[in-house]
Amino acid sequence: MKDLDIAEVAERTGVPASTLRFYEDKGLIRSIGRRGLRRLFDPVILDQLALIALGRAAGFSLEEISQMFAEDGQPRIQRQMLAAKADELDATIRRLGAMRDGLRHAAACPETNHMECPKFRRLLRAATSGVITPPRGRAIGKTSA
Amino acid sequence: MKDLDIAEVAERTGVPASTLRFYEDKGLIRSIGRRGLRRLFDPVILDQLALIALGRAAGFSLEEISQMFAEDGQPRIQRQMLAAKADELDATIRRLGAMRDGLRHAAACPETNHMECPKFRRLLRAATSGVITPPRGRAIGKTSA
DNA sequence: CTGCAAGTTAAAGTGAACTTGAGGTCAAGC
DNA sequence: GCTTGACCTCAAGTTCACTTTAACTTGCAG
Repeated sequence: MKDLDIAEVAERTGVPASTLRFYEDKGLIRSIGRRGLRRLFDPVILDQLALIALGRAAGFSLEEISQMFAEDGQPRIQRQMLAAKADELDATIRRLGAMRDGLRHAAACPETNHMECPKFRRLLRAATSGVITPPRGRAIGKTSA
Repeated sequence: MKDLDIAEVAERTGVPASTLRFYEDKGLIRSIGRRGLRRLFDPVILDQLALIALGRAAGFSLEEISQMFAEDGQPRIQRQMLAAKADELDATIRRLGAMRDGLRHAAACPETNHMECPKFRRLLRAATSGVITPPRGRAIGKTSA
């Protein structure tokens, strides 16, 4: 496949050109050359950006993502860290599941004051166990196609 | 139960006093009075803060949380929106599950370049379907202790 | 009464992840 | 060969969720 112009990458991935430049600056991605001033990208960038989007959607910071998917061959520290990330995700998934159940129930429950509904309180307790300080920042989960 | 001083709320919930003031400013919580200058909180605040922490951990913004629960204290709004949030969470959970499987596999797979591993690519495809623009902000998932 | 730790406010600062803007370059089409 | 517009760089701005700081007030212990 032919090399891609930044606009083409942007169009195909939905990632704005400004973000692509920002990512390159941060070392998350690399352009493989220039035509004049203009960046050229290897088509592989499309997969890489999908991976980055996925990582972001999973709640990882750009810093973490760049450590997880460093293409400049960090050998083995990676596997251990990948497994740790997976465990972390597992915990997150469980809490999210509890939250979902709580919301689902709150949507269905006739009780006006959910705090007085024993089922809701039970779900809440289950969901909150282990939740102390959710890291600050913006929300995840709005992957609006 | 007796009304709570800000330090007591902070201690019992792990939420710093500065954050409690910030939340009150934003209208997420309310102090029920003052002793001199000092805020007094109803013990109900403990449950409310658990709910807020949960919402944050689930990836909702403070804005969203304040819409879901806590206009006048108790969680009660459109059941339809709660159900929608639950569906949203469900989608997030599925993607996170795929991500976790991908990481798990990457940690175990002997392939040096994961992009060339068919299994990884398959997991990636599954995980990325529907992922376009994760909302910006910091990472979730680090609910340490 | 005095001292002071623990509260108070308003405003500024932080960090992550981008976006926007000003001013510049250059390959291509006319 | 000149205009155009998509691209470039670099700096500054924005949003979210807080935290920090500076200056001030109070309840209570001694």
